[in-house]
Amino acid sequence: MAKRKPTIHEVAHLAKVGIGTVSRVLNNHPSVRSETRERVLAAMSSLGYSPNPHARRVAGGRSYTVSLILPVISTEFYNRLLEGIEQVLSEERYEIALFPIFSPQRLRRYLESRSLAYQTDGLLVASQGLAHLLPDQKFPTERPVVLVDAHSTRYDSAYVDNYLGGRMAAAHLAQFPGAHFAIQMQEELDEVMRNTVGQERVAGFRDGLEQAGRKLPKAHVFKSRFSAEGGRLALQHFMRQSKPPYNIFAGADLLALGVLEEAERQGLEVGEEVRLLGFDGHPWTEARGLSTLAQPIEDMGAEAARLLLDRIRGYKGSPRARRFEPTLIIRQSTQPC
Amino acid sequence: MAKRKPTIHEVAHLAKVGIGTVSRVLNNHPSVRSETRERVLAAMSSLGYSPNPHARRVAGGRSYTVSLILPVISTEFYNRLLEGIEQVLSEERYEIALFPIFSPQRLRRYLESRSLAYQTDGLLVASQGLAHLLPDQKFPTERPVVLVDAHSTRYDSAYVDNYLGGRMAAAHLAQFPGAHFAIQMQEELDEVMRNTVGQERVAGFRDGLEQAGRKLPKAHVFKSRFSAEGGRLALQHFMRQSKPPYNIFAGADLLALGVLEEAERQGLEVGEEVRLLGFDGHPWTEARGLSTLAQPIEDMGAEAARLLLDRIRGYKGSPRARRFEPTLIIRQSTQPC
DNA sequence: TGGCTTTAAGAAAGGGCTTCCACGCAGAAG
DNA sequence: CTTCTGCGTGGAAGCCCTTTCTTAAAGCCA
Repeated sequence: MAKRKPTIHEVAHLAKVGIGTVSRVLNNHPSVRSETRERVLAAMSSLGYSPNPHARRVAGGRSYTVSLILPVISTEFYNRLLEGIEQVLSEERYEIALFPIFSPQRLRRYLESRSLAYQTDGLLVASQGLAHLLPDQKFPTERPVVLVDAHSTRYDSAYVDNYLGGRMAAAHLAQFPGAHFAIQMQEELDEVMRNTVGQERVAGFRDGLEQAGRKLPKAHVFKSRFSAEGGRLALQHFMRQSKPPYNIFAGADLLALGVLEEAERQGLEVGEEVRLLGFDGHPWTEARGLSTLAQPIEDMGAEAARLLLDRIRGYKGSPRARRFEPTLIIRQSTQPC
Repeated sequence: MAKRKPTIHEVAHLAKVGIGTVSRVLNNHPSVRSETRERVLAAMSSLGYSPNPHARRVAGGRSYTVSLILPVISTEFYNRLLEGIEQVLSEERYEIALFPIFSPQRLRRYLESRSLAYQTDGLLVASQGLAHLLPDQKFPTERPVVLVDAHSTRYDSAYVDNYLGGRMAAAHLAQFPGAHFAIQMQEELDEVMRNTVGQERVAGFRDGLEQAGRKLPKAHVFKSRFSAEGGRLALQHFMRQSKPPYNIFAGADLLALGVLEEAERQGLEVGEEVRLLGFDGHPWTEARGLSTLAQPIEDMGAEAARLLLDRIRGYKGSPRARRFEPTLIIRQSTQPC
């Protein structure tokens, strides 16, 4: 049998205070003497007490939970994003309820009904153009909504400037001799969602190259789903078209990984015959010597969480947009030592 | 301002009954006259009432929610699994809280703490060998646990016989002339999780072929991550080794899709030069004319949900295992018309 | 028709928390 | 020394339900 969890009354009794005081400690209410607070905290930890979230929700009207709607692709990206979001929210004792988008139908169900997604205090939406699927481009809720890794004029948002990233890639790769190539990621779900991240990065890359007097012919752009194997096929494709050296902007670290694998198979020297630039700045790129455009993913997530908390606490101003810029990290894949 | 949601009192008032009766209607309690029940239901829908789940949890001690822990790979599979689970649970007015495993660290956090995952009435775990990560191979909860798409002696489980699937693949493909090949899926996370699905399917295939007097040399097995592009690389690999016809067991529909794509690129005729068998039976395989071993994914999910509900309602018997078998679906990719 | 059981439904008592009101007591002001 | 402020605190009321207790009404049998 599960031993019953201790309640606020037992804590109050042990600490020799009233339940009101225990509640005030739980909610960081200022008017508790620090001596009393200590005693209450001690009682809590000695009993192994943790408040019943359901009861808090019923009593307080707040749920201390926010919903996060996110696609299930590109998992490392979302893992890091979640990390950033969670850090801010857990400091404030908020929980996260996840709503992964497995399919457009499932998404609709999340959004149409009075589903759990709306039983929370606010909504974080990590998906480009998701609002396009909704009537009036508005989420059917009165609760605050914040977009992360996406941009909109209606809601607060935190996003990375992908076009700029593409231009930065161009500025770096334009200096090298040889032709330029790009891999553009494109998932089927992306079309439904009007996700243009891949396009934006490549567009920035193309414009940047042109400004530097270089070219990116259409045939030098390989479209691929989001997988390492896609990167391998891309390099094969490029090798059929022209000779080394290749200057490749991979559009995502995972795609770049595939290029690295295939270059090794083909006996091409990375950094010389294949110059390769990823996008994301995932931790493992360091060990692989992969140059990359690092996205401040955690920062972006944290900022989105802060924007949402603001709103939950009553902030009413007009939508705020927080733009983040990637950082170029140069390693052996574009600069052999 | 959000208009306050109607409560049980308002429903009771409108239907001219007591709140107890409204509650009984909500909980399908038998002792309500059907005439009264109708009146209450009418009042509910005219007010747009829906019960506050948090209040139900506090009052009833139950949460009417189950946690589902699942990996974030192979999304179509999990989408269908979720479909099956949800169908059973929603009939019983249970909600699902999702806990996608983005990384082993995150998983640990789910499992160690008194996280939300354990604030629910039960745990559905859709992942092979996940228990291996836990001390004593036991989930740290007193609540019931059911494994789905996995097997264990400690907990109830519902799973598909992957080895048998491999043998069925062999029985079908062994009849054709030419060499045999297999694609074995293998994700990095799988190792941590000791996920052996890919291995089991290929092992069954190998044993089945041998029984039919055919062979599957080691070199004819291509290991790939789980992506369509992996299937394309696999076919390239096989083409380097031998001439048509190829009899390929793809291990998963998504891998088979890549084989189809590459066969088309290479001008190989599917059904003649490339005979191809997938695994999963996803709906889109029909349009592609792909032969496949259909898994009863939804059924398996539904059964797992039922096992869990049983336990939640107090069933105490020893662990029950529900084994499901795949079904062979023959289409043009192995039998051109 | 009387005395019994059965059934339906209202009332009330929780469930664990937040919040508000009121009270005691300290120090400041008169 | 009294009155006033204000902080710190205890406890009651309330959040929206479920569940138990109880009573009223209806059905049954002799």
